[in-house]
Amino acid sequence: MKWDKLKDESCPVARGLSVIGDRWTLMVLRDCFLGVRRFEAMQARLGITRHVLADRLRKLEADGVLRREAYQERPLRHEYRLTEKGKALYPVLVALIGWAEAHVPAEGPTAITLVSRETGERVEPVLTDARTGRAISHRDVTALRNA
Amino acid sequence: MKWDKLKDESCPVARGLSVIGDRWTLMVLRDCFLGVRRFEAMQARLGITRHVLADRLRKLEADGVLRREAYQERPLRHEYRLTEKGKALYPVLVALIGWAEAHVPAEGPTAITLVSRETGERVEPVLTDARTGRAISHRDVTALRNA
DNA sequence: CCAGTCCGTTCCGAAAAGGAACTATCTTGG
DNA sequence: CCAAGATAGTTCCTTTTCGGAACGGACTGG
Repeated sequence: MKWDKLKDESCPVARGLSVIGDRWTLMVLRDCFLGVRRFEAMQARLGITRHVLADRLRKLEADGVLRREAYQERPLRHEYRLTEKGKALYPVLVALIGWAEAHVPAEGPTAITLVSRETGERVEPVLTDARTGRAISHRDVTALRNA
Repeated sequence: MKWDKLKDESCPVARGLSVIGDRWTLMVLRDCFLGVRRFEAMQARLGITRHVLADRLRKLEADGVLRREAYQERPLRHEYRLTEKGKALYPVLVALIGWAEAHVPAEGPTAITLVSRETGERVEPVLTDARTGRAISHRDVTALRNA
């Protein structure tokens, strides 16, 4: 099976990955969440090939994760901003950060800390069940395949 | 920059993606969480090339996400199981499922529902702050770059 | 006019993915 | 004994994608 057929799968993991499962895509989105909006800036920060960056931005726009918006005319130039759909990816990124901090050690100190905008306090992300308020772990939650 | 240099970055997103940001890797892990442990089974379910599957399993084992365990001798055969580090990825997968369910519509009905093992009730995943118990969103949490 | 900025595109060699066949090691059934 | 089946890969070859660097177009400021 080819990678780009994933979007037609019924499994939500497959559908999700068809959008963000590409190499570099989540790195691009990380920069978007950090407020980077311009092509040049992303390219410089990520070290990604211009070619690939242009391709990823195009795909993310086509998928409705980013939107391209003119920030000047003459010459016409666009910047990239997260749509609501894109912003909704925040928990995925945060979960990934949480995992990496705990299980993929860095050489030096880690580069990012999550803090509350309001209080400035450090935030500790945990995935919980909205109904019971309890943490979700592999042990007490299971996935049912719908018939 | 090359993709495999990501693991040396100080950003946790980059480090995380150096492990699971590869094409197919999260699909393989999805199957692991669903209890699939054998090469043949994964290959059949995923439709992935045998070549690529072998490669991903090798890398995941090398990264300590999966562990290879003999389930019979004569002939010696192994199966793949999640390590603790691997199981810790559950929130990432769940966050992805949540996003895809909400924003990447399937054609037919969705194939997976998360339920509590205890009560059988449907689980609604939300990322919260362990300290305050409040939901984490892009709007009220921000990432600080550590100097 | 020239340098600088910004957002791409083009070109080419290298790496990775897709597809199918092949190997190896047993077990089971006839 | 032989053929067929199960399991876990490997090998070979073609197609796709990536990495690196140069090039192009549309301006601005000096």
